Amino acid sequence: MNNQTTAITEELRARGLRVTAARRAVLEWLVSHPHATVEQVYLGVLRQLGTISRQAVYDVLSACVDAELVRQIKPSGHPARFERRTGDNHHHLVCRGCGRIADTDCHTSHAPCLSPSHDHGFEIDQAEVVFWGLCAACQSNERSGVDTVN
Amino acid sequence: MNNQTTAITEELRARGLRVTAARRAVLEWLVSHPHATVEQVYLGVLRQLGTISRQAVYDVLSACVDAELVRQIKPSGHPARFERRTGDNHHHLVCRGCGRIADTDCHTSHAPCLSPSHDHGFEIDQAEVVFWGLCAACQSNERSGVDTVN
DNA sequence: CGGTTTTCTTGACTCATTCAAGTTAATCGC
DNA sequence: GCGATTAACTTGAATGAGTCAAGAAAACCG
Repeated sequence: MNNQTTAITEELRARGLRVTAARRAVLEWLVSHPHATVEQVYLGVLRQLGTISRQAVYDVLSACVDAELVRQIKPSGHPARFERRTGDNHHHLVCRGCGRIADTDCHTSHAPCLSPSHDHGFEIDQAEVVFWGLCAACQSNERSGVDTVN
Repeated sequence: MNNQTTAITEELRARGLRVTAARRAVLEWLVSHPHATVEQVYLGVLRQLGTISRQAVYDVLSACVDAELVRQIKPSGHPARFERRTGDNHHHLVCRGCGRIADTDCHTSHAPCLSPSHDHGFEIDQAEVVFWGLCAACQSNERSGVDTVN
């Protein structure tokens, strides 16, 4: 068991989650593949472990999101994407064409816009900033009329 | 034809869209029902017109979104919602429980956070801010263990 | 090691949304 | 106003991400 695997094991234990092969593989895989979809995680872990069900990936990711080990991003009209939670408060660029996601740092450390004046009785737990646009690949494909699959 | 209906007719013409009963009814209905789902629009317009298909509502809304007469909001895990485009740059509070949406104004007129430093080759056209939380109704229902349908 | 509880597997199901083919109705030129 | 053209609408089937449910497997605790 290498260092990273040990660290992941500890993280799981610290949140009271059982340590399973599926969980270790999913978390380890996410480190090298940020913003992955369920399908991508499934295929990646399948190749590594040899066997896992799609449902298990859903379960693992859902448990890890609840335990705040993983952050879930759900861009409109595209399947959800997942990334290891790093604690830094970065935002996301989402491509309207292929759903690809890129990280972007906040210009200002403290974002004044992120505390709404009127909360309408809402109990707010998260502010989310998403920048929409077209990634480089989709820009050129749009010109040539080709569709992109990410 | 009242003033509002006339205004809607002009707006449609101005964007090169044909003026149909369905489009007028959908747009008119949205004025009094912001953040409506497709289903809600469908039922509302059905009651008013007597006949319309769900698909027509999808088509009308999609055409109006393209023509920038309507703004579409797609909260994760909830059906899309629609509102007349007013030009003001307000943001949305979304309830995790029932998907209900409330408007909130930006604290600052100019949002420094909304121009990402590094664009990774993306051509950015929109910045979106969403506040996630629980609305008043879902807060009390969560305490009493009841589910809410909005 | 055995019991308990969580997690994983399999497969069916949901539901918003999209697709496709054919019909209807706005708009344009006459 | 009236037919031709083209955009919209109707109907019904299909898609696909995600969820649910029941039973099997495997972590963890003592």
